[in-house]
Amino acid sequence: MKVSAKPAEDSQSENESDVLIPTAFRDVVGYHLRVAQEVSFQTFSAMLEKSDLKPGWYSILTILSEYDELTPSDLSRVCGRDRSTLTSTLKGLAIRGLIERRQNPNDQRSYSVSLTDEGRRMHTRLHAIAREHDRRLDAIVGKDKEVLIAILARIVGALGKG
Amino acid sequence: MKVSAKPAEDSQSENESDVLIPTAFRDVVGYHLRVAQEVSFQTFSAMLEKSDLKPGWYSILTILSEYDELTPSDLSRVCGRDRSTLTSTLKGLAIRGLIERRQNPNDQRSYSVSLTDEGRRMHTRLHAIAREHDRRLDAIVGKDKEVLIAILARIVGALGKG
DNA sequence: ATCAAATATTTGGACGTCAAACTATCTTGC
DNA sequence: GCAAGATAGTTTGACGTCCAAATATTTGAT
Repeated sequence: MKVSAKPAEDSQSENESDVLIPTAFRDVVGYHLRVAQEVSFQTFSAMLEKSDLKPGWYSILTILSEYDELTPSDLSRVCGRDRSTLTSTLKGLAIRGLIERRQNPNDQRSYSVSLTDEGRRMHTRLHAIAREHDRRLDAIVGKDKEVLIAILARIVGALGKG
Repeated sequence: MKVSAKPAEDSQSENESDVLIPTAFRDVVGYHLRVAQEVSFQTFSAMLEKSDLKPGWYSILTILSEYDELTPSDLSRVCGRDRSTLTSTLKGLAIRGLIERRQNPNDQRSYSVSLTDEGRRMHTRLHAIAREHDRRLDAIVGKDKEVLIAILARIVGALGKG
């Protein structure tokens, strides 16, 4: 403990003393955005802890359950990640039999991925947990939800295409 | 291109066609949180691109400029990262002469880090860029800034100590 | 018909994150 | 005193992310 510049720690310093925010960050949107995102993601991860599910699978499986059949490149566009990022995740999903790769007959460079039945089951399980997490966030955010999402979308829209 | 379930792409599909959100994520706070945070961070990174500065340095240098002298463990508490995360960053900062390590005379295991003059200069440069980014975010968020920060802080508070 | 340009995917390197294992050192209890 | 447990810091391994470079394949142009 004993952070030099910090005032003497009063009783039960363990309780929430860790939430001290550097004053330079107190009014910085980017900082709060990051911290909130991290805690949200880590909470979700923790909820998946005991299962054999990985947080990174969820978005892929969900998108696949909506689109039915996508190439890795399209998948990367939809989920907003670099193509190279997906390679290892797709490999893992394929190994576990959750997705199927199918060669594109018109283009030997390309293939498409789609959920297997097992993949659909897995997605259902993940989705249940994700919804639980959503409900938790919704409860915290409360009536401000629409405002929050609108602001976040505005940030993405304004910065997104850099 | 050609995302199967997507309507035919009209002219200049590059422009912003990528902003299609999977319907399953449309009302999910965690999703928007993540996307917004990512785009914010990447914008900041891009602003640092041409300099010899790393985004990861900024928070460390800033905290150090406030606290003057901290052990790695304290630093990890203040910035909310695992201790092991800091090891390599501190090494890099030390190599570049931006921080100084000083042995704790009372405990051979421990040392403290503090900014060198060069580190202070570097922090000033980084801070200027960070403030530019902040202003950009503030402009986007507008009058909702306080609400936004309040909501984000609420999320951190509620989920944080999980 | 061939060769250059565009496209699809993978690979490799850099960074950031955590958790768990490990070393060294300090503190405590007996 | 000394062994046991706590604490400081590092290392390692798994994951996730990006970008740039390499590979394969197709398309287009001459």
